[in-house]
Amino acid sequence: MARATEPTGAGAGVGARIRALREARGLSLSTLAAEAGIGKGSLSELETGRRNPTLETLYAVATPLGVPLAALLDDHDGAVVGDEGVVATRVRVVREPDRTTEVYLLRLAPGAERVSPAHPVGVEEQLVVLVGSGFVEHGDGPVPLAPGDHVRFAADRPHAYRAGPDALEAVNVIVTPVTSV
Amino acid sequence: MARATEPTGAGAGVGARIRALREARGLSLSTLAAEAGIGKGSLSELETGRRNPTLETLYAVATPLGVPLAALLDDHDGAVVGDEGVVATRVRVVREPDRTTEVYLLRLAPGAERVSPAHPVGVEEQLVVLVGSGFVEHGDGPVPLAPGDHVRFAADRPHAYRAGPDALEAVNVIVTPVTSV
DNA sequence: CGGCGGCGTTCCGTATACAGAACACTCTAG
DNA sequence: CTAGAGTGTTCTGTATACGGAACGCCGCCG
Repeated sequence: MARATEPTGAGAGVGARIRALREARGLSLSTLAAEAGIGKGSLSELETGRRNPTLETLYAVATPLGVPLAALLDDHDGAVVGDEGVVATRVRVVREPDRTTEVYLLRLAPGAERVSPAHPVGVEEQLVVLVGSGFVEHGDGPVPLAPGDHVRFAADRPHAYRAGPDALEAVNVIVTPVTSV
Repeated sequence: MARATEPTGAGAGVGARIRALREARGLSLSTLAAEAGIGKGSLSELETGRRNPTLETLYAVATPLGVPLAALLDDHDGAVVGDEGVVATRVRVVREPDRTTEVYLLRLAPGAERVSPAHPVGVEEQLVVLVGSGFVEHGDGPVPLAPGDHVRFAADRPHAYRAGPDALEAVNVIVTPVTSV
């Protein structure tokens, strides 16, 4: 367990995010602490990453900031996937009787590749490229990707995303019929 | 502050979610605790809502479950924007020298409408519909929207999204050249 | 029947997150 | 220059989250 006096890995990121949000709103540490109903000392140490906050504390802080708690975590690991240099954050899942829709934020380091085995029949993927360049492969040879591009394809075959010389970032929407898990 | 022996409001939901995920994977409490590297007593009390877990503990549990921490949090509001029945959560912002790319998760209540004034010239929007139906208007008359649909248009004219009889949920990607804000 | 290995819960002592007080520092006013 | 009100930090005692050790309960096997 990390010592209280040195920044906790996870806590550090959260703390920085809170401080950024607070300052963006022009709030002082004392006022935010008061609005959140927590001690200002607690908030100070929380922001500087010297605390490992409680769920209750996190909610207390997120509320007056007007953001969902998830925004503070901004996970980015969520650790859904982690081949070398690949981070996929699941941003949203919608379960309906006849299908499940998932939204991922996909980030590939320069040259990194994310290979997916074939999904069940009927699964469809869409990709909107945010930053960088690369290729997507889904059977008919590699398709080049540039910022702003949109690709849609059936994912019931093996497919892969590959980043170019720059990091590639994209939104990935996956629609799975029926339902699993 | 809540007593340790009675379920915490927030903690209760998280605990239930963890238990559900664990059982869905057929894991025993002891094994999950071991994989997470936490005491099984801690996990037990966490799942039954009798603990107010620490960020570190939450991460420890989320990781072997293979879900992002945000998935444990039921949160899902975010409310960055809110005309009547409209919620837009900004999920990601990428600032580059020559453009800014923003990703929103858009949710419109049944019949609700989100009207945007014209953005600066060169701004482009894309929409991927996750759930529900509706219309997008961007000059050339209303375009119908169905789950899985993708629309791209120049946003330098006034435009609007309107939900049909069901709630409409979509990913909205906005690319703004130069840089603003 | 007793023993054994699994389960989840409750109990314990220790480490630590908490609220609040005391503190150092920077401004502005008088 | 001093007083005051603001900032964010560090300190202190108490409540509690933590890991780990009982504990009770079940199903299996000898």
